[in-house]
Amino acid sequence: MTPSSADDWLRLDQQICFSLNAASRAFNGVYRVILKDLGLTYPQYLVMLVLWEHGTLPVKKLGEHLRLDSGTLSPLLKRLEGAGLVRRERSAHDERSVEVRPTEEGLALRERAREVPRRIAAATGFDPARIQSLRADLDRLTEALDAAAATAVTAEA
Amino acid sequence: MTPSSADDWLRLDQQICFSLNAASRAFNGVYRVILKDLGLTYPQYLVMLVLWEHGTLPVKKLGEHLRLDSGTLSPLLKRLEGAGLVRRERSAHDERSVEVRPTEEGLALRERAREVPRRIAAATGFDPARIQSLRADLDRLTEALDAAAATAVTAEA
DNA sequence: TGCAATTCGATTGTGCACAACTGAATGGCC
DNA sequence: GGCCATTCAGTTGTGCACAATCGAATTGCA
Repeated sequence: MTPSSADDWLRLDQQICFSLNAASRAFNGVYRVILKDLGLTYPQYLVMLVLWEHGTLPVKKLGEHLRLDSGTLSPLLKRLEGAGLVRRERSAHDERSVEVRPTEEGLALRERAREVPRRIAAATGFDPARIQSLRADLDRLTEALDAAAATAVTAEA
Repeated sequence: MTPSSADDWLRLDQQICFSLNAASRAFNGVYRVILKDLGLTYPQYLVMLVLWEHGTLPVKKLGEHLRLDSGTLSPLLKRLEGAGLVRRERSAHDERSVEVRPTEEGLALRERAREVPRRIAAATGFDPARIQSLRADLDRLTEALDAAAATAVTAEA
């Protein structure tokens, strides 16, 4: 392999990982603008989406839905509680677990959030089929990357 | 529009934005493992890629390549300087500007980084054509989202 | 030439991601 | 019943993203 072909690889690599990173941050920027009215950040919005769909959940389950651990969720949930959108209460059955319950105010916010998806979809300029196709590719990518990270950890010896 | 169809929209929306977010973080996790040997984080690696390709650059140009501002780059570059990989020096022509120059050690790191792209590509399990197709979609998405964010700011009055 | 607007970087503050660790609670097992 | 590994949430520490602001340097223009 010549030096120049290795350089090509470096550039190609940069493009795929960088494109994903840039798209993620661009999405974040659009959400930041749209969610400002609701007083939510993008990760907070994701938490509320899960709670709106599933109702009260322990932190653990919430983290499984969102692929986030308690180190990220604990302070985030405290901020949502401070904003009056959720309550956190120790489970009666298992004192280790904390149930996250949307308040009336949190549930009411759902009405104001209904127009968000349409505005986001409009911002992408992609038709639904294209979005679904892209989403499927991304999910396959995530699955492959997670598997690779897991095997890399075990195979690193 | 019935409540259930609005709920469907909420779920659809969650899937596309969430898939992108998850893929970005999954990529980050794989890079974290692979770059650990080099002592770099993923954003630091991106900075070094740009420096390897373009040589010495002012912070401003670096930020344009990476879509990052000085608030992110300043502390990051200080850490790279602390690691001995770059030097930061005021431009002679324009005292406002700071030139970021890779050190000998920083340039030498390129050799050890050559195998990174291959390992990343292998981790995705995607063939090059598929990666390029996905990258093109993501770039179009980023462009549309940036444009939408820009118009949203001006149209928000 | 002198002043105003702009450019550039650094800094500050908020929030998220994640690794590592702590400590309480639980449940299995002898 | 008592011990021990496991399961949880929380905390700490590091690093990144970004908005807002500052101060110094530069540029444009009257």
